[in-house]
Amino acid sequence: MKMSELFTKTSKTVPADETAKNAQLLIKAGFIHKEMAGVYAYLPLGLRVLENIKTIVREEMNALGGQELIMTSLQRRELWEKTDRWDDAKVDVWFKSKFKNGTEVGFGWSHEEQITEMMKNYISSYRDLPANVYQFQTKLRNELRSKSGIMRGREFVMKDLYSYSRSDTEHQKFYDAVTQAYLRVFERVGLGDITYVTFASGGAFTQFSHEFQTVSEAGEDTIYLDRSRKLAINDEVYTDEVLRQLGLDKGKLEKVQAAEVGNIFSFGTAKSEQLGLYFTDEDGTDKPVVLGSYGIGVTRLMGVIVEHFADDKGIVWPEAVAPFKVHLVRIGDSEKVVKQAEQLYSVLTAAGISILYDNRNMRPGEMFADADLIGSPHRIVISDKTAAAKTYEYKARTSDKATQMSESELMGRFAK
RNA sequence: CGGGGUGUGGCGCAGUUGGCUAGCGCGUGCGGUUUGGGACCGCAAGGUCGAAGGUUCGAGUCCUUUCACCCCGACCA
Repeated sequence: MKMSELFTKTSKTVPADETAKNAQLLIKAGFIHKEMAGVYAYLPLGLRVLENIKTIVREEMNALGGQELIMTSLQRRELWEKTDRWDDAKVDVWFKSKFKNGTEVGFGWSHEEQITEMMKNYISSYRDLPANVYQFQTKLRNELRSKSGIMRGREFVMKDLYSYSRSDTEHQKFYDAVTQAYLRVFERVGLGDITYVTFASGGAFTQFSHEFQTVSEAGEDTIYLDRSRKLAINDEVYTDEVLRQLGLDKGKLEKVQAAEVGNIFSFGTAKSEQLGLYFTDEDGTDKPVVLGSYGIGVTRLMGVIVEHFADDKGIVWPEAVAPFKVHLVRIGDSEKVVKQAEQLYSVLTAAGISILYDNRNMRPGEMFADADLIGSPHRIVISDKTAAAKTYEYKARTSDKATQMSESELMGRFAK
């Protein structure tokens, strides 16, 4: 994409009321637009990052046998009453409204009930199981207070996966597979080293659920981590009894702030029984389906990535999620320079390497500052110097040093 | 929801004890000089001061109500 065609602009200042680093940088660089407290729009650059993250998550979910669908945002009241979660006293994040005829509806803050109810139409025999479905949905939650930029909004994108299994054994196998898939997701987006499987409250259904916590000062959770075992335990279940149970040595645990980027739950059969989701097993008896639910906060993940990698010059995107792989800066507009830049632009584009081409002919300092702020991993500069020498100036976003290289050397940087 | 704070051109801010045509920087447009880390000069456009009501000869400044936003806390199956 050519920067002259990008409608967003970078800014030197940030809105004074935005204190979260992730939102400040993303707004400054033109990735997001704040609509209201905790509600952000994703602009072209931001959307590209979001889609990159979604692609990674989607690949991993599909590899698990997940089937993608998309549920509705408007939800029926009666469904939530069946599981006693319609009452504001029980669930305090509801947004609710009414049809013209007075029928009360809720805006989806979660979709377990809805999906499970729907699956009753398709699950009746053991032959229909297992079934695993997932979606990317915009969740709406009436948080008392939103904060931390896009890490805790009232409207956010979540990937939620639901598993329907015949037995605890079958469920557990899938649950473990999801755990591995999640770890791959976090590895692929660049947070593998600092993301820990964390024991957390299992709610009403099991003793523990598992969270995926990324170490981050901007996170809201306190966890105790055992680096050697790559495990952690959430403050909410941190007791001597639990430590003993998990075989964790209190002395080796490190207390840190972390952001919950994923959470997986086993529901057993309780919810199926509430909602009436049964299947007929091989022996002819009816049994409740075993349920699991698995979430990844996609937009939050984007915020955590920004928080973690950013430096004093701006955002630093890991290659896998960067809006563009290459940021091409063209200094000057002599015929030779323009020609060299345009040519590289088409070569890279043809090679399927996403590139943001700064063809605005502004002062170099300004273009460099924008390149740093936007944070693409690779920067290439073309100027009279390079045009004369038939070389390219290359610099990684994470490095201070630029080097001159030939076209073949340069292309080697982007070899698949 | 409790406590604290803030609303003035697109963004960041200033605006004395109420007083003249509401300023400044950034950004934007035009002209010119510039061109390897956010250049400079000149000209110009752009706000009725969150909203409603009130006090006053006179309100961005005072009063009432209200809306929004931010921070801390509580909350977050």
